[in-house]
Amino acid sequence: MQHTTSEENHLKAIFHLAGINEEAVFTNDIAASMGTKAASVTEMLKKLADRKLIRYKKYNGVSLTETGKEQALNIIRKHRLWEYFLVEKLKFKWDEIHEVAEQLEHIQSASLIEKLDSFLDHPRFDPHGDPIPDSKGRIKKTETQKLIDLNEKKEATVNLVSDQPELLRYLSKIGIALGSKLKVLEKISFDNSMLLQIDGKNKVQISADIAKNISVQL
Amino acid sequence: MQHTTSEENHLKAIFHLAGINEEAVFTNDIAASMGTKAASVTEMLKKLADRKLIRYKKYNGVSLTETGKEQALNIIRKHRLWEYFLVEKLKFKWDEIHEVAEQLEHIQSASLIEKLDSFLDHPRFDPHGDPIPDSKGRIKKTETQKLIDLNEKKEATVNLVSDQPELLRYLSKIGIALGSKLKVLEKISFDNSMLLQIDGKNKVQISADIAKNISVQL
DNA sequence: ATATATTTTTAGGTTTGCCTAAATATATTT
DNA sequence: AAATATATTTAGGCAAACCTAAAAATATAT
Repeated sequence: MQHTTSEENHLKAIFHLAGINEEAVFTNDIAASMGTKAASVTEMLKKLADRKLIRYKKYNGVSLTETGKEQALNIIRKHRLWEYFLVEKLKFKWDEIHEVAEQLEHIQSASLIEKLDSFLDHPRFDPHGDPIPDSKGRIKKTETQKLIDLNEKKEATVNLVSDQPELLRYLSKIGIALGSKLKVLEKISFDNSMLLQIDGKNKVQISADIAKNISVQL
Repeated sequence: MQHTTSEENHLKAIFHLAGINEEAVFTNDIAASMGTKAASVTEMLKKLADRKLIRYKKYNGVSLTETGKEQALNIIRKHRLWEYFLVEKLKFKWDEIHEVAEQLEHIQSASLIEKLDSFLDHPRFDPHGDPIPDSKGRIKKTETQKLIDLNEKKEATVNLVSDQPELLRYLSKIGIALGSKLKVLEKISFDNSMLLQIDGKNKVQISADIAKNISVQL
């Protein structure tokens, strides 16, 4: 009933790569996202399939079973609750928490996480705006749109940012945070970069790569 | 510069077994305290000696070097800070925290532990009364006496209890906690058991084994 | 449709941390 | 001081989780 850290990390990677449409996930992509090699992933896939946590047919990609998805969501719940704790209680910056949360998410104790949840007053979103699954793995869905898809002249509020330290540091530097109001002044079709105005004040130019990693609410 | 969980656990075990007089520690005792076999310990001792964390001469017992002691104290600091957090913030009972703290103590992040320490307002003692080393590994010493050595008619206050879940559960059951005032009504020389009065109220009989694991302040 | 390229799997190897059993060193008893 | 008992180390194995290199399957391009 207990899983190793490596098993948990593989489940989490598969969950994230599958996306909301729960598409099949491929060996190489898992390896790339975990910084390991395909051969190591194949080995783990066999193990996870034996435990009925994924559906796996050789050369055919994998998908999570119901049980596997539950477990993945539980790990994500732990990760996001710890991130919330680190920022709200310990006063970490939002770009400093990822590594530590990656360790904390593997602590094994059901009562710990429920007590932490109570202590934090059942937060619904982590510091990057990602929803925190409840103890049954249910996630609140919000209608959200990628910044990259926002048209010129439109305004919207940042509600979600990919949890990548480098990105987060960059956004902090240019003044974009959760809750910032962004107005699209210009979209450059040549490279899909965007000229934005932040909270009616500063203007910044951001690349398409950045804009793809920011979600907004109208 | 980073150590594995197993290395850290061995350092901690050696530190605890050495006691305040820092006596030499033996392979079998380490194995017993960790629930492993002597052969595994020998292997680890070689590794720790290579890294200059212990002094090791075959068949001769081991002792921590200055560096080794620092590392051990750092792990103990983390363990005790987390225990304090679990009890004071998350409202765990004092007998429920040991296992979880054993996991949390291995989280690697210097800033995490300093921020946790600030958040908790720099506690000096953990929930069992054990002193929490400061960030330089310094420990406050208190004049303390073992309950077993207390004479008849004497009264004293519990200030330290060994961190063993079974013991803690038992003490909770009979009504002994940190801060309880104990009066020695009778010492039975036959088996060294003691008849105590707790906070001027209930009377209980405790065995020598229990009394050895409780410290008191006059 | 065949050739080429890419992806995935298999085969075999490494390290860490554990094990058992046998060998060796030390301690205790007679 | 031998003999016996106890403690420790050595030798050889195992499982987990990684690796590289080669083989096999699938996808893409000519």
